[in-house]
Amino acid sequence: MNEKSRRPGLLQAGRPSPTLEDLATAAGVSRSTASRAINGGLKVSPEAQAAVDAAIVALGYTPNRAARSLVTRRTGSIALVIPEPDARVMMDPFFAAVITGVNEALRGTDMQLVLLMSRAGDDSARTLRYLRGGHVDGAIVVSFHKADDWAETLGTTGLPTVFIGRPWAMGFGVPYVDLDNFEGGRLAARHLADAGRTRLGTVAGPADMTAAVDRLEGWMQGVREAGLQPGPVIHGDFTTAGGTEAARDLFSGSPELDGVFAASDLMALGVIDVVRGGGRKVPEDVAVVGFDNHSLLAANGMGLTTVTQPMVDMAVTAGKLLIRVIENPEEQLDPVIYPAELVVRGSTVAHGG
Amino acid sequence: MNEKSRRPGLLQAGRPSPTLEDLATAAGVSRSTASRAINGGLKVSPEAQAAVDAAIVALGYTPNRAARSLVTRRTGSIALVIPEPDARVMMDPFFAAVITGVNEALRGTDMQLVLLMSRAGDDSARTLRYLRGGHVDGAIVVSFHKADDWAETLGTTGLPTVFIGRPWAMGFGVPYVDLDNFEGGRLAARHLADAGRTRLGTVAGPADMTAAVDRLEGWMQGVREAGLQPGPVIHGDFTTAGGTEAARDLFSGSPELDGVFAASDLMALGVIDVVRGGGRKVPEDVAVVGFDNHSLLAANGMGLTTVTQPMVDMAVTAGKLLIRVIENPEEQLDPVIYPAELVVRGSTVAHGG
DNA sequence: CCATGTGGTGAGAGCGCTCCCACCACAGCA
DNA sequence: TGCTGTGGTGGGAGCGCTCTCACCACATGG
Repeated sequence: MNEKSRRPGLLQAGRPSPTLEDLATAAGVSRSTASRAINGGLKVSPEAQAAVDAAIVALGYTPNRAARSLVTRRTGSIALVIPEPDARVMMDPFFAAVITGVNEALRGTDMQLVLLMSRAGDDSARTLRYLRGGHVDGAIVVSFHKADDWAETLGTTGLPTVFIGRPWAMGFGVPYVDLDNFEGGRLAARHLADAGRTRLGTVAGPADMTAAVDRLEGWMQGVREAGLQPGPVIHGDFTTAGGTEAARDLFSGSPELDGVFAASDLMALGVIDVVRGGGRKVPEDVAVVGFDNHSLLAANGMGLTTVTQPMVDMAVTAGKLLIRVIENPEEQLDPVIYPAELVVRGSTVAHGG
Repeated sequence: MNEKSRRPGLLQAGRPSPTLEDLATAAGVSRSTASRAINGGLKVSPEAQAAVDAAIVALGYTPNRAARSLVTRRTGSIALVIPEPDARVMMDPFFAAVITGVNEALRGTDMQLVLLMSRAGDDSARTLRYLRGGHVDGAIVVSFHKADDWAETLGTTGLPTVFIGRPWAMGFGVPYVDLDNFEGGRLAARHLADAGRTRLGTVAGPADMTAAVDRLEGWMQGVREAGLQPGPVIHGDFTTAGGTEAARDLFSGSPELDGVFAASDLMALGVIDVVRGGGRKVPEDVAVVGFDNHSLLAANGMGLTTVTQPMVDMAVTAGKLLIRVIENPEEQLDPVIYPAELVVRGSTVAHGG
C-alpha cells in the first residue's frame, strides 16, 4: 500500500471531500482563479468563471469553512447568548420568538446561529471565553441579569454585540433593541383604572432585569396619573409557578385588591389561579393584566388582557443590527425601541360588557 | 510605519489574541509541548505543564478553533436540524424541549449547538450541503417529514446522525430516539372507552410524519380492542389553528361524537374550542384527550388529559447517542424507545367525579 | 561495553484556504 | 519604439494549529 495516497482529506470512511486545488485542476485554472471565481468573481474572465462553476457542480465542492475562517478571521456564525441556566426558561415562548426572529434575520446571509446557553454547572466565564475566542463573528445577548454584566465585558472586547432588552450599563455604545416597557406598565395601570379598579397591586418581574424594572416604573407612574395608590409590589420570576407564589403573598397581605398587573403572561396565569382558588372571579372580583401576549393564552378560552410585545420583529431587528455592526464596526447605532400596545380581553372586561 | 509589525492576528481594533506560539514562548517551552499540555498532557513533565497552565491564565489564551479543526477535521459543533420552514412551529414547546435536552447532553463536552432551520425561501439542498461540507461533526434531525428523506441522504454521507422520531426509511442503521407513539394512541382509546365513551373520533397529525401515523395506528388498535367503531379520522397539522379546523370537519360530519383524541395538545385545544363554540361541554358532552403533556396546559385551570412525552429526556438521549456515534462511528446503536403514559385530568373526567 | 527501551522534547510539515504580488498580454498615448 | 495603465492570471506565503518523527537524556539488560 502506498501510505501517502490516502492521507489528505479523509473526513469519514467515504471519499475525501474535494479541495480548492482539486476544483482548480478540474476547471483547468489556478487555485487563485478558482478562489476568485467562488468569492464574487471580480477580475475573472467569463470562461474561467463558467469552468469553475461547472467544476463546483461536478465535484460537489464545498469550501472548507475552517480553512477559510483561519485566514479571513471570520467564522460565518453568530452566537445567541441566553444566560439562563435553567431548562424551564426555554419553555417561555419568548425564547422561541427570539430564535425564530434571529434566524429570520440571517436568511440570505450564509451565517449560522450558534446557541450559547449558560449551562447549569458551568460558569459564565466559560461562555465569555468562547465569545472572546473568535469562534463567532458577533453575539446577540438576551434575558441578561444585572449580575451577568455582559455589557461591560463584551462591550470592551470589541466583539460585535447587540442586546435584546436594555442593558444595565449604558455608555458603551452597544446597540440594543427593546420594547417600551415603561409605557407598557403605564398602559396596564391606566387600563385597570379606566375599568373602575381602585385597589391595585402588581406582580413585578425580577428586580435584576431592566425589562421588569421599567415595567414596574411605568406601572407606578400610570397608577399615580390615575390618582390612585401604588399598592403592593411583589417580585416574581416571570414563570407561572413564580406568579402563583407571588400572588399568594400579594393577596395574603392585601386581600382587598380588585386589579392586578402581572409583568408576564405566565405570572398572570398564576395570579388567576390564586384568585379562583380563593373562590373569587376574574374579572368580576379581580381584573388581571398580563404582559407578552403569549400566543397560546390569546387563543384559549377567556382571553388574557395583556401588553403586546412583537418579539419576533424585535429579534429580526437585533439580527440585522448585528450584521451591520459586524460589517461596519465603527458605525454607531442607536437603540431601537418598539412601542407597547394593550390588548383588551376577558380578564379585565366581563363578557358581553 | 513598519507594515509588517501589525500583520498577524488582528481580530478587531483591540490587541491580537495570543497564539500557541506566544503561549509557548511565555511558558518557555516549544509549540509542541504547549500543544500537548493543552490537549490532555500526555508525555509532558509536571514543570512544563505548570508553566503552560500559568501562561494560559496570564495571556488569556484561547485556542483558535478554526486552525484546530483545519487539522483535526473536527469542528466541535453539532447541528440540530429542524426542517420546519414556518416560524410558528417554534412556538411549539416541543422544540424548546429538544433544544434544552440536546444542550444538556452537550454539557461537559465543549461542543456547541448550531441551529439549522430550513428557512423559508431556501431549499433543503442548501441545508444538506452545509451538513455535508464538514461544518459540523454530527447532526440531530427532528420533526422530519416523509418528503425530506433525510434518512436516505444523511445516512449515506457518513455524517454521524441521530434522529428524534422514527425515520421513514429504515435499514440504514441510523440510530433514533422515539416515544412509543403506538402505545400512546392506544392508551388514549382505551381511556375514552373506559370512561364510557362509545362514539369516538380523532384529529390525527400530518400523514407524512411517523409520529402521527404511529399514534393513529395505536388509536385504531385501541378502539378495536374496546369493541368500538374506529369512527372518523381527520388530519391536522399539530397546531391549535389546525386542530380547530379539523375539529369543525370532524363534528360537521359526525355531530354525535362523545370522545375525541387529538394527536397533539395544541390541536386538542382547538377541539375544545369547537366543542364549546357549539354550546357543548367538556368533558360532559365530549371528552377530549391530547398528546404531549404541554406544561402550560397542565397547570392551567381544567387540565387536559393527555399522553406524556418526556421530550427533554429524549433529546438528552439523542445528544448522548450522537456523541457516541461521533466518537465511535463503527458502533451500531439500537433505537431507544420511551414508554408512553396517560395523564388523566379534567378534559375526560368531570371534577370531583 | 554496546544494544534497546522510555519519558520528554522540539523542529518541520501540512491541513485548505485567501491574499499579496509578480507577471503577462494588450491596449492607449506620447 | 517606448512607457504606463488595466483585465486577467498563477505562484507563494502564511493563517494557528496538530502530529509525525527525530532526537536526547537516562535507565535497563545482555
